[in-house]
Amino acid sequence: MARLPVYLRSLSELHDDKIATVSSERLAEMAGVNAAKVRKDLSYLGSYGTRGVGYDVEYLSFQMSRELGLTHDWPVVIVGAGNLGQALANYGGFRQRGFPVAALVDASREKVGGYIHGVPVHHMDDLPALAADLGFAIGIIATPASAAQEVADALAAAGVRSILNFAPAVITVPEGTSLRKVDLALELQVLSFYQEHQDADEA
Amino acid sequence: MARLPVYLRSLSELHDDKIATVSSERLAEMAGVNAAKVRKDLSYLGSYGTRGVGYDVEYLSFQMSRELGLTHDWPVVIVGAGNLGQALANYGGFRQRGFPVAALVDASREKVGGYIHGVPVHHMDDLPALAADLGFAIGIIATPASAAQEVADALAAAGVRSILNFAPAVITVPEGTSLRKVDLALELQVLSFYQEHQDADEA
DNA sequence: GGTTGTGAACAAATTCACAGCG
DNA sequence: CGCTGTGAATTTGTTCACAACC
Repeated sequence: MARLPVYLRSLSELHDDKIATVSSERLAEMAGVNAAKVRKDLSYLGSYGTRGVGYDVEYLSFQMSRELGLTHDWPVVIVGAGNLGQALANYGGFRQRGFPVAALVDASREKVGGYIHGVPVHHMDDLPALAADLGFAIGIIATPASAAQEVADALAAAGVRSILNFAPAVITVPEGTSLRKVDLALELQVLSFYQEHQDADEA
Repeated sequence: MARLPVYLRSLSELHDDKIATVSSERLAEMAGVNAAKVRKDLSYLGSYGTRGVGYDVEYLSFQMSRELGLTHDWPVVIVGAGNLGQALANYGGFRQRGFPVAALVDASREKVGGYIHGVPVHHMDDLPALAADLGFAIGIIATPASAAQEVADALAAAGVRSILNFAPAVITVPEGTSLRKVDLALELQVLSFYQEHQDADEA
């Protein structure tokens, strides 16, 4: 159900515009999908719509936030205080959407001790203590590919059950741990594939 | 075929390890997928394997790079010189994998003129001229959500046919333009959903 | 014997289309 | 009459299993 957050974002826009109810058709348009898909997806949450009318924006938002577990903040830890890690620590979108960056962690002693964009930098070895202390449930891997698996193991060992991996490497996690990945360069490679095929079609 | 880049990365690792041939089984393990899927995917490129032996790492890499359009660099332009845009400009992974950042572009005159991490910062209005000059085919949107559609339109107007959108907004592009999106906070929201459901299962 | 390439079986996701309800 | 909720139909994607080949 990776589309729920997109619906939620659309609902939030509607709410800002003081719109009280919305049809599946309108919501589909905003989310860039098919109306039937919206109804199927929402029906999975329960029967929150009213036939002939649509969905109550506020009520649906609430139910959806509850289902997504967004009724409270989820502090996150970022492992890797390099370029990407620092950038992510400074990215306002995380805090704004309920994922404050509680700590940065790095394997290099040189980077440890200070603050980056207001976020304290700790050593990898302190991960278990930090997890207990700050109670983060989500870890973000922003290290080079070579360190990714090791970091994933350390996060899992520290009790972190959700991992978002930015390193360009395939990693495995224990049963019961959720894993998602974002490979920035991979996205560009997919685009270059389409470019190449556009060009071929034109020739 | 969003899996091809993953295979390519695995092939590159094998090449570094001086391994000349690889079976679909081994490649599947490295890429974290099923062996039959690897064979299906690769057969789409052509019959490059040898029965009883496997695939020639170097030859397959070459064919795959060609198919993906990675035989030459694709310069990219990043629109939005805020936190995220600057971070992406500084992210080594792009250049390293053949996507040099040719320019940063912003709507604010204050940011225009200098260099950020060695990348020149230009004004939005210069986009068409820059496109003609630097020949970028890929644009990265790293603006706030409110500006995303406008930027997409400007990129399309400047002849950019591939867009990677980091703004948390649904945007539309003209027919013939490729669009991919990365929503960082959305990934965390999906993870929080799984967290919530893990917890529920344990209770 | 080992491994590919692929048709056939299966599973998942999407879309259609309409009954049922407000 | 309009719009939801959902079974049925369709499409898409995955996996199996094995003949063909080295």
